[in-house]
Amino acid sequence: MSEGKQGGRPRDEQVDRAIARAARELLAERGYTGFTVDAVAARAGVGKAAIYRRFPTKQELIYTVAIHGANGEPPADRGSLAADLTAVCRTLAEQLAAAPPGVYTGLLADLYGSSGLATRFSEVFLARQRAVLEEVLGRAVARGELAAAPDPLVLHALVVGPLFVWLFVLGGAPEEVRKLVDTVVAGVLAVLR
Amino acid sequence: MSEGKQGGRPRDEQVDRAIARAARELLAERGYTGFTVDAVAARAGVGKAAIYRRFPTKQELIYTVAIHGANGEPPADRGSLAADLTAVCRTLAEQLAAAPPGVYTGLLADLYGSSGLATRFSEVFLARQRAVLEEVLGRAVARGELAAAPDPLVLHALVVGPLFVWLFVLGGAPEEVRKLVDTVVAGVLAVLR
Amino acid sequence: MSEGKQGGRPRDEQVDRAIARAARELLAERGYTGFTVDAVAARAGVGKAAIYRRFPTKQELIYTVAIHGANGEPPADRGSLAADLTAVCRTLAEQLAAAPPGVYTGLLADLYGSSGLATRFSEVFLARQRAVLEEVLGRAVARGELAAAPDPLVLHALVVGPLFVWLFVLGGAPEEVRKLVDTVVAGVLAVLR
Amino acid sequence: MSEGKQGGRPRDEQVDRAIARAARELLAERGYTGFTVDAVAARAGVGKAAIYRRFPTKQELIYTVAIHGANGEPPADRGSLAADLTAVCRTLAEQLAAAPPGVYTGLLADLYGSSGLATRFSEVFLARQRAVLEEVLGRAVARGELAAAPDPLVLHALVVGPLFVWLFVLGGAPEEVRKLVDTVVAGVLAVLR
DNA sequence: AACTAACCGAGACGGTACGTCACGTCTTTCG
DNA sequence: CGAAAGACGTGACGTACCGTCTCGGTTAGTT
Repeated sequence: MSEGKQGGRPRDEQVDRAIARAARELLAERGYTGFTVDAVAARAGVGKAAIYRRFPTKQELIYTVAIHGANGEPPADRGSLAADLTAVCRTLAEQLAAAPPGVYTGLLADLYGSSGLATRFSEVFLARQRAVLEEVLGRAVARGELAAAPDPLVLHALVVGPLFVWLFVLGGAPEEVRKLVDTVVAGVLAVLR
Repeated sequence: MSEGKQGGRPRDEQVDRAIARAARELLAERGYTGFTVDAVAARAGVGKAAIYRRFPTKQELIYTVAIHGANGEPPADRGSLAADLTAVCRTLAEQLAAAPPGVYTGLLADLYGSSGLATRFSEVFLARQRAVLEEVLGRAVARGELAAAPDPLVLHALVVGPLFVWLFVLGGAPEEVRKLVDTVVAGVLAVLR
Repeated sequence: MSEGKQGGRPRDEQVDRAIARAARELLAERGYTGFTVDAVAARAGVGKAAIYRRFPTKQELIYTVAIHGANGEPPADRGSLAADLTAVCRTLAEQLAAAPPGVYTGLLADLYGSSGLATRFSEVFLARQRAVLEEVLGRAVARGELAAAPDPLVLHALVVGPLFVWLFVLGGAPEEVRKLVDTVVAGVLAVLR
Repeated sequence: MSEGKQGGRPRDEQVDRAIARAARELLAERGYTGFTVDAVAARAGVGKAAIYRRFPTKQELIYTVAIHGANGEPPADRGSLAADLTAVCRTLAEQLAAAPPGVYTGLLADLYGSSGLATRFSEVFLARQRAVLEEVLGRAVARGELAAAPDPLVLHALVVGPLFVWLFVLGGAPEEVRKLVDTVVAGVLAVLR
């Protein structure tokens, strides 16, 4: 519909892939701080312009390649709110832990002031997480486990907050995240009652 | 003792204040990302060397002027774990909300790789928070409210995580933090039982 | 003959004209330095490829559209060397002054290293000027005004040099070129004697 | 007088020299077109900022280091206008020929549009040449060789024009510039009479 | 009263990344 | 095959900020 005329040479998907691949590698090797657009261009065998044609900013590039999945598929119904919530939390924790070090914190820091990426982050990444939580909550209401679904924003904070700070602020061991997840779920369930 | 010979002109405390003041203003005006040492020097009417004589890096400067208090005094005993915990959480939330926007997230991002500030942050700022938590937990054990104090790291994550993401990630309204605090405390108490 | 198979769609002459027109306009508006091929394509409503199909480089395009005439027709015999030389010089001066500002100097600068255009410039543009000079010199010899024709290269320098620097280096007023021409001719005649 | 406060670390003259030296070398090695500020910085062992602190633009740098002398000292009085003029022309020709290839033409091309450098070029480089010519003319008037000094701008064009185009446009042999100088001087003298 | 050491504002230093721009080529779709 | 559109690799541009260093000059405490 409102796509406008097409025309012109289409973007080369091989270039897309080369950029994404190089960016991911460099993010893993050098971390958020040491990440350079020039280095991405060099490793991808690509001009810088090809990168900036796709991503208005270095941060958008990182966001796109590193927070790739943000899958948002709600988990299969496991029959109880406790089980569903545990599954969601584990997926979330894995997603957070999967990114190269410093990516989430770096991105979060660069979000202030760059309204463009900030809204995309909120409206895509976070909104999708919240949607999953609402789905799980809806199932519980349908089952009769809950009288009414609570404020999803509060629930969101209760769920991702501990995971986030455990991994990125407090330096908690990634192996023990599962234990933390159990505790988080227990607390949340108690509050929802 | 191991102060070395003194000699020479002492530091001008007016310079200390001018730097702190200028830094705080600029942090508030431009946020963490737009904050530059040159701008601080210019606004404070001070040479850059005077700043770097006091702070080894830009991050240390920001940490010092913006996370000032980090006081760490445990609250007065309010007679119950619930009341103590609520008081601690409220103080914590106020402290987080008091800093100019982007300071905590920016600092957190710059912590990766700069071992110096990272350890100071962990060993002073976070350790102090944890000590406060352990104190109120100890009181609860003494009172007989709890059989044994739980893992303080987990508790720390459960308490500070939701507040952090509410304020800095999810964009929750600062006015509603008190409501969130109540929920957090309720959840934590349920888990500790 | 050596044209090769023709075949296929013939070049659209309307495109030729659109390119030439856009190029001339942009040269006049932005000068040699600010002149870009993309801008020509955009203004002409033409693809860049259509331009590069016609001109191997930006310089060739400029050369072709801006130094168009370079006609090289020797002037009608005016009966004396002085009159012939004056006519030649005036034509030359008009030609130099006709190009948008910066074209001659810009082209001259880009000639270093680009052997292709450099030889074409020498062998077409300059050689043609020199041929005209040799023609009027030949007439003078035939008339008995001169014993022998002098070195044409030296004469070329004596004639075109002052005009060039007057217009493009010294910033002399274009209206006063005629006065300069008279002086140049007088000097040249004196030397040839 | 109106020098303003000094303050601050003074420019390091060694850096001045390193930049000038590197720039001259690179100009000689790669010519005007291949000349890069980054390369100058790299070879001089200097940051780019140090260069841009001294020269607002690449062209100013080239102008300063390559048209260095522009000495402007009028030659010793040789007793006659012919001898003085010959000396001036030879000096001029040597100066033009001394610069690395493409410098004069490149600079000339870049002068259009950059009013800053353009006026400096006119008011320093060209004005100085013209002053020398006026000095020589003044001597001739004082000697009684000339009734009145002619328009210096015209004389300037007559003198420098042929040399310029001989060297940079027509591709005349530099060895034969002396012969050209003699012819130029003869023509000019004839005109001045 | 002189000396000395550390301070002060100012600002230059080497380094490094940024995002933009133009070149001339290549690759689409359409006529 | 020509044409419009526009992406491609290359490579320079000039700007910004970092943390350090160097000026000339000031301000204590120590001789």
